[in-house]
Amino acid sequence: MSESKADSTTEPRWLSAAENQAWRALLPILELVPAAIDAQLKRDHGITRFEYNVLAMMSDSTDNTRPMTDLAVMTNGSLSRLSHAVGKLETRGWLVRYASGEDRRISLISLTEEGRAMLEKAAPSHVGEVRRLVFDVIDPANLAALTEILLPVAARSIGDDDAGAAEPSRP
Amino acid sequence: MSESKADSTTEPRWLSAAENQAWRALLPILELVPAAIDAQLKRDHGITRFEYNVLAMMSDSTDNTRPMTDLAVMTNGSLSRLSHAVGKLETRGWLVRYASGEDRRISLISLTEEGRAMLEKAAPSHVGEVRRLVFDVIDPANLAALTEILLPVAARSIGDDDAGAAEPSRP
DNA sequence: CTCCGGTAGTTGAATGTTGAAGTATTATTC
DNA sequence: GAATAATACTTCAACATTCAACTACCGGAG
Repeated sequence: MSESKADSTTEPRWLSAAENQAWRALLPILELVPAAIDAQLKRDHGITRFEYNVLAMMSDSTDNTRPMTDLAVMTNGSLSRLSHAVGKLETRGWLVRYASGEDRRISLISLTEEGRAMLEKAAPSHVGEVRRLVFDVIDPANLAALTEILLPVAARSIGDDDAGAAEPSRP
Repeated sequence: MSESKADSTTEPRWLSAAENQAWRALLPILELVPAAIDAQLKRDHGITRFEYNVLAMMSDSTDNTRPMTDLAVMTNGSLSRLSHAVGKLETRGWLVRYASGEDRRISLISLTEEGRAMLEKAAPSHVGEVRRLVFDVIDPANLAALTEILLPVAARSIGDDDAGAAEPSRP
């Protein structure tokens, strides 16, 4: 990894003043909002934000049943991370895991009644924390604009993004 | 503007439709942008995003020297997290740690030449990743609006926010 | 001066996350 | 129809983070 000077073609391209200001606002949010949500969920309900999202995504599916890979996409987590989390949630009785009959590689996850009850118990305080951290300090008139601005960023991070396809694809 | 008169009965105060849309955009960003930045820094330079920010904050100080507590505030991290991180950065030779003469409880951190070199080596690709993830997909005309909307959220998470100080403690 | 509370930071155990390697099953190619 | 590749996870070891002690030091009260 040797680099000494800016390449004429791949120069560093520092952030503009406006970008810098935006980044200085976004950086603490990226650091602290997840941390605060995690702390609240762990303190009040003994689960992580990721585990909460797993339960929430499960309860969103109509039949309460999803393959691991679907869940991984829905929760924006790696399969490994999800596998660990599901293992823990299963021992707590909130999820069950069983092999699909059609394709035995597939682990189907199902939300139990206890899991749904847990989610419904945790949801109000979680929403309260999200509201306290985020929506209490955003003027409702700005919500649509914020969403418009953030959606492409979300799409880019997720990777289902046209410009992202400009990156060399793996053969 | 913000009032939480909601009685302690089952009054969850769900998110409005507009809030829900904003949250659905923000949630993957909170999950994936830090993860992507972490992955890039670790892959290309063997450091975490937090360690990068420690080095960056150190290089911002004019005399390259800061007490732990200052650094913790600047990096939005706990003292414990910072202590572990500084320990690692010190063994790599990028920081040094020494007791203050005036108050021996205080650990003063100083950025070494190697530390500065490391930061300067890592900075371009880090900025590149930030640009790729965030600023490449934001219309520059929207940057000021985004900053305006996000600044109060950042202030609330950091806690230097008057309404945040009125938080009731739950037994 | 001595005790005592508060401050600054460190340490250690427990837990969560990651990335690589491993297992089991299915699909494809020859 | 065997060999090979690809898929869908699971597991393991290394590492990061948290929370709760714990140490060291300072400032004041008596």
